[in-house]
Amino acid sequence: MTTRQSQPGSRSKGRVTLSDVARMSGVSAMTVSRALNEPQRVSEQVRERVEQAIDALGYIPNRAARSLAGNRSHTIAVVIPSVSNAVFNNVIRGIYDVCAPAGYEMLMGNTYYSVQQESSLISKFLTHHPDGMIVTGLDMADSTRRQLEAAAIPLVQIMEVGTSAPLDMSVGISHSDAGAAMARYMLERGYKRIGVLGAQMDYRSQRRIQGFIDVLAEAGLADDKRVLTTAEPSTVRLGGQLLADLLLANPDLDAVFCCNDDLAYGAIYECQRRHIRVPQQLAIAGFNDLEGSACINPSLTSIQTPLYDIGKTAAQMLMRRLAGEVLQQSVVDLGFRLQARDSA
Amino acid sequence: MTTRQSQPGSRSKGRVTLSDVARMSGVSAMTVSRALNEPQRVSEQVRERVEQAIDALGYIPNRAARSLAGNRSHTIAVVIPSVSNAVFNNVIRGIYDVCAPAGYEMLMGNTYYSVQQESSLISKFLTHHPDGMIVTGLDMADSTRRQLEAAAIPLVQIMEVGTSAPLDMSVGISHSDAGAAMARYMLERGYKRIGVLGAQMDYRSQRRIQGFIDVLAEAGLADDKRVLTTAEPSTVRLGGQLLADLLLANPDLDAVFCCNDDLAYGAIYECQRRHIRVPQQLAIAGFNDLEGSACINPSLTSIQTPLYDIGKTAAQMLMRRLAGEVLQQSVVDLGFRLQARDSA
DNA sequence: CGGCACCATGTTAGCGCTAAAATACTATTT
DNA sequence: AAATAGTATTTTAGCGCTAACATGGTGCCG
Repeated sequence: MTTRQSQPGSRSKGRVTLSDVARMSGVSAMTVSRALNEPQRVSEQVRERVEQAIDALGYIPNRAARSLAGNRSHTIAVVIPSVSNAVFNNVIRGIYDVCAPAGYEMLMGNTYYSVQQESSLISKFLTHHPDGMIVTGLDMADSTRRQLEAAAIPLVQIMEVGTSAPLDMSVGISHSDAGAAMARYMLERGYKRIGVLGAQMDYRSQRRIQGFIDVLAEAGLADDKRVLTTAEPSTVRLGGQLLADLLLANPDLDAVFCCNDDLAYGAIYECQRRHIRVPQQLAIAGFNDLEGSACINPSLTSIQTPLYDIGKTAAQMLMRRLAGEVLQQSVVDLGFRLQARDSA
Repeated sequence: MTTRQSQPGSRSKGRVTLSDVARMSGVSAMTVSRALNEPQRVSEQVRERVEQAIDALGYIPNRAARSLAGNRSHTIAVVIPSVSNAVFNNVIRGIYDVCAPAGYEMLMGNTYYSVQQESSLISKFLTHHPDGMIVTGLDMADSTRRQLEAAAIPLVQIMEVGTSAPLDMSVGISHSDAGAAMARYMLERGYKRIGVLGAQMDYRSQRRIQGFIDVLAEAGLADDKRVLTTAEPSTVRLGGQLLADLLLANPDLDAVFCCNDDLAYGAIYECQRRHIRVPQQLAIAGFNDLEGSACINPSLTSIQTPLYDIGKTAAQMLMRRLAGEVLQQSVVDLGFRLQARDSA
């Protein structure tokens, strides 16, 4: 049980540095640096000797030193509500697929749907001096807004567009339009007594539901008693519970819009337990179209959002800006698709 | 559309630094540094003046400079297969809840269940010179093993224990014991023709299945034809498909063990579509006991693993080692619990 | 064959911070 | 009042790397 450490928090010594590699390969430190970062700018033979020395010494570059000297961190900070939300996995993959090949690292953090957590996370991230940043949503604390403005780095706000102007750039969809589309679909199908379930009521869920309700209101079918929301995190269990509560107050419902698919799964399970036939007795729809939504019985009608493309586009915009380009379109709406299935 | 950048990749100037704060508050840079990192070591009045100056100037510390000067990154690297796997969310929360209060940042990355990806990810992470590292699983490439040994930082290998000695420390459960426990449970319940479904066959899934099969073999009930595995990623859809394939070759099955809950969901859905009653005609069990497993119909029998505690314990061991402590117990088995429900 | 362009490489200086040593200042003791 | 111990603060020196400039060598033109 050795201590496996060489004096943390003291002046190092003993660690292999660029100069060690330089000495071993008989060139200057600067040349080794170039061999690593711009290999095309050094001769073939030097590159080989440097590579051999790196292997022989087990050299590991020090990013802190690189960032400090280069005044550039090669890092993109990504702020999302929660990695445990399957929705963001695809977004993250999209970002990753652009950032990694471009030599950028991703610094990722969760706000857990809290504005305070978002603020402190962004403050923390700014100490890394990221070269760019991707943040979920258009709403944020004023102090955070000011910090981001002061940081003066390219910023993309993702997931939604349209509610207000972004601080810098934005990519997403209109959640109120998506909610409205689902409402119109349900009206077309002839549903009259339509309920709404919401949890984890972040701004985007609120807008989905608002868009949905506005359309119902136009048709004269809105009813506050049929809307049940909670700030609790969305879970499958909660979906069942909320549906039970909603049916207690409104036994005559013929359709329910759930503001995300997890709630919808719970609602479907609850119907199964109560022997309520979906969609014949009660139609159910979700939002996000997760992987399992096509498999559940009955398969779930949902709104498919271009998650991967949101991430990819956001990262691409960042990369272009980091390359010095000036973008004419700073707001990109990628649209959505209503995926009609058996449940509604 | 301003460029929002002050010459990236050139010598900075213009950014607010410690010395700016020092000048404004009339003390030396070192005192400001202490006011930030060891506030109890500076006088009350100095601390206040420094805080005012920081606010006034909008000073943001530079972590790269801190890491370089302090020879310590205040960062823990965490290597997991996939954030999109719900299993790891709880582990991550456990790690976070220990690291954040202790002032450590988490650097998180996915291997996507590939040894090569793991190798390159760990190499990349080592350039950050993390103060400690948490890696999933006991198996890794030899080159990676050597790199980690050379890095000489505290390391915890999580999720499984028992198959081999850890490089440094480990926390987890025995997956073969858990598989065996499930097999014994099924035998007790009188099932005779038991099938096995596996996907995303990482080492831990393999061990679960091996443990399961070994017990069946002891009872003389093992049959290779009843085991169906694939390297494809686990999805709900895949669970249904695999069950369909398995039933085609073995129409007489009376129980199926799925190596994770997602597959089990898909299997249950498939049974619903085929009007196979679970568990009367076919019993189904999963592994991990995800949130939805208690809600699905019928509720899913599964193995509950102490995910949060694995993360928490791993991080605590790391913190203690970083504080210079020598741990006598470097391998911790946190055990599991068979959660019996309606599906088996 | 001198002059110029172009490339590969080297030199110098410094990024923003903190460890360690040095110094000033304040009790407390003798 | 001098010696001692302790605390608060400053000074010095670099952490490992790269931007910017300097240099030396090569080929190519008129």
